[in-house]
Amino acid sequence: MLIKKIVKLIDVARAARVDASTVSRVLNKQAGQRVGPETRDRIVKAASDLGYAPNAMARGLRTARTFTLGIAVPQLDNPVFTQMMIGATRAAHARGYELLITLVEDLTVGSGVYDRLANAHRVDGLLVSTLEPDDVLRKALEHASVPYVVMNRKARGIANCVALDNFAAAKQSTEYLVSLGHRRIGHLAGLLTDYNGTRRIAGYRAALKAAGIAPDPALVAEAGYTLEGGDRAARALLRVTPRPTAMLAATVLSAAGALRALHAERVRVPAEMSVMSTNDLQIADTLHPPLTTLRMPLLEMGRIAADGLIDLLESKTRAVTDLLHPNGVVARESTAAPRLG
Amino acid sequence: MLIKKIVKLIDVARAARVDASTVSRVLNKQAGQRVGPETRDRIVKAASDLGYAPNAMARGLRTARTFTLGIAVPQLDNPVFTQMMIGATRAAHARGYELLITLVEDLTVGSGVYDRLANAHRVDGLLVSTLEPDDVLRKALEHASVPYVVMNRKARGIANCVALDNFAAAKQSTEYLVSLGHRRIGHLAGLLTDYNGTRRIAGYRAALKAAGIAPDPALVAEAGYTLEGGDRAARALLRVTPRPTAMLAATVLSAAGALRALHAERVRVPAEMSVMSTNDLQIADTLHPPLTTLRMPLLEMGRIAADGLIDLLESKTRAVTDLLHPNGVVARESTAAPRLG
DNA sequence: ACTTCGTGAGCAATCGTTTGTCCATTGATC
DNA sequence: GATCAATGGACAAACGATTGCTCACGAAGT
Repeated sequence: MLIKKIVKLIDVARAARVDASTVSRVLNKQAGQRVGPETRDRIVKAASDLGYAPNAMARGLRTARTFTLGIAVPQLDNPVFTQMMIGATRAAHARGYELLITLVEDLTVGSGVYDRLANAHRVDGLLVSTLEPDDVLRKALEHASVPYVVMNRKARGIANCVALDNFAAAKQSTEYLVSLGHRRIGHLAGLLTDYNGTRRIAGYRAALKAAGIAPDPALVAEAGYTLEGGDRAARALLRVTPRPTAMLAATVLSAAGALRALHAERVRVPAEMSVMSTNDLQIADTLHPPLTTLRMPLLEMGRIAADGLIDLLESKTRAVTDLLHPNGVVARESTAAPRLG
Repeated sequence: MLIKKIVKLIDVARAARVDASTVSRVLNKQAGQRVGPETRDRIVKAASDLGYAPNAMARGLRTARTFTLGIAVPQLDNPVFTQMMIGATRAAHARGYELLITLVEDLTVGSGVYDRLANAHRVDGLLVSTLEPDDVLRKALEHASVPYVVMNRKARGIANCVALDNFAAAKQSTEYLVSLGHRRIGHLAGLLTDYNGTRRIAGYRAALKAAGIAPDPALVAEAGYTLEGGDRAARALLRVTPRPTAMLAATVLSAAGALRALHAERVRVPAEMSVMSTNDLQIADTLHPPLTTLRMPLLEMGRIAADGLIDLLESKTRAVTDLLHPNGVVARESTAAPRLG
């Protein structure tokens, strides 16, 4: 394996016959440049000829800035998180930052996970989207030595949060089902008590009320965000009488579980049961029938969180807080008008 | 946002009333320690009392080791890559390394992508799994200033590669279909010319020959690794006469595309057509019918690549090269014996 | 003609660790 | 009792870049 010789600032300085400090000033294009144009050209040329790349460690030590963001996610095999990561990665790279990834798989670890990056001066800031309850997260982050932005929820006691408007999401989804003619609409809720779950339930109820439909508590079943949870919750809803004619899932994976249960129970979709869910992920196209979804700005959330964090770091803003709106229903084949009578 | 005061080595040294160098030696548990036990205890206690964490930048500058690995992947919304990433992340964290992620989405950029991390002394090594052709990749990496390991293929001219044994994978899958009684087996190939694609085709042919079946070139259709590709290729195979009774896909996504095409063409699965694919990803359970797959050690590949790279960095080995074997067929409901007659 | 000012560029300190070298103390050896 | 070795720990020099300060020089003002 051929190892290339690393070019240092001093090498460039020698080649341009100037002091290293001058090279530094030129390459960093500082405000008060105070460097002659011909000297500048000589330096720029030397740097590019030699292929100079500044040593991030040395620079980081001196400036206490790493141009690296930490991103903590609980799962990598869940497209919801990877979409956010894609958005965050693109935004970070576009602004010259790198992304250090940390999997927070074990919630019992709690704190320490964030410190490892932050207190070691490895990252300038943290992007956090994990599964801990608000208070645990707050406690874990209160010892962080860097700014952070929490993604995918509004956490109490945490200033910088970028979340999806799941109230609007559930409301618009429910409205869509109502517009197709459905009156008994089941909800495969995520978690009954967390931020996103409660917002969704509220949105679902609001849409029902607006349509003059009395919400039936029996039609809300907790499914979590897994295939098995969706399967179980869908079976529970099938046993409710009168049986609902449509189901609204919190996420694609639980909707897939519901579809599996419906196939197993020989309930035809969409003839006998319409199914739709939040989050327009690729998997929606692979399901049978292809799943109607509400498109949510997941990439955008990652992008905004990363951009906001960088703004925070560069003192371009004091706080990052955003609630992102749904991008409309993507009608596929899993929804239809309910069968008459 | 409360910002915690950062504790430095010198703070620990003062608290323990010793020199910073002594603290450093104690905390790094060097071979020739030469530090008295009571001094050692005092230092260890002071460090933990103060919550000392070494500054990664300073350490990196001094030692020219960052304890960070770069990982380059082309997509984050493809479970094949995220599985590898999960394995790599776990292995790296277990050995005290961090992972810096880079999305290589634009292949035309070519080189420069790797240099950004390596030449800037940001990473000690690179884990690479991108979509460039071998020669482009080799060219891009030949200027890398750090060791690297290529994942998911054997690239010509690159010493350190960890790949899956796709010859064995296709062979075992085909054997499984043959064992169910199939004689006309279509292959939704990935790419006809790349490493994995050619290995698969060879394995498929080998299994057919071993079963005394003459390979029919018309039964091999290039599908790539996408939903649409699988859809198109499956439709092509349906037009072949005599029609195959089974299809073997290179990956789950193209198999999903095939299932979609088969539903659209009202071909019953598995009654009229068996479908199976390589890579046992969660999506297999969401398809209808649930997809029979061959389990491949994707996590393991990430783990082995990361562990191998770290071994390389720590001079525990001279080369990393591995070919990982399939972990058996996961029979679900998309395969069955062919219809008689 | 002499001071003053501005400009361009070099000098040197610094960021927090690590690590080679050196010094002091102690105990052991003859 | 003097020499010597071994031990424990401090000193100081790096690592490569950034940045406040100084300085030399020439032009401009009195």
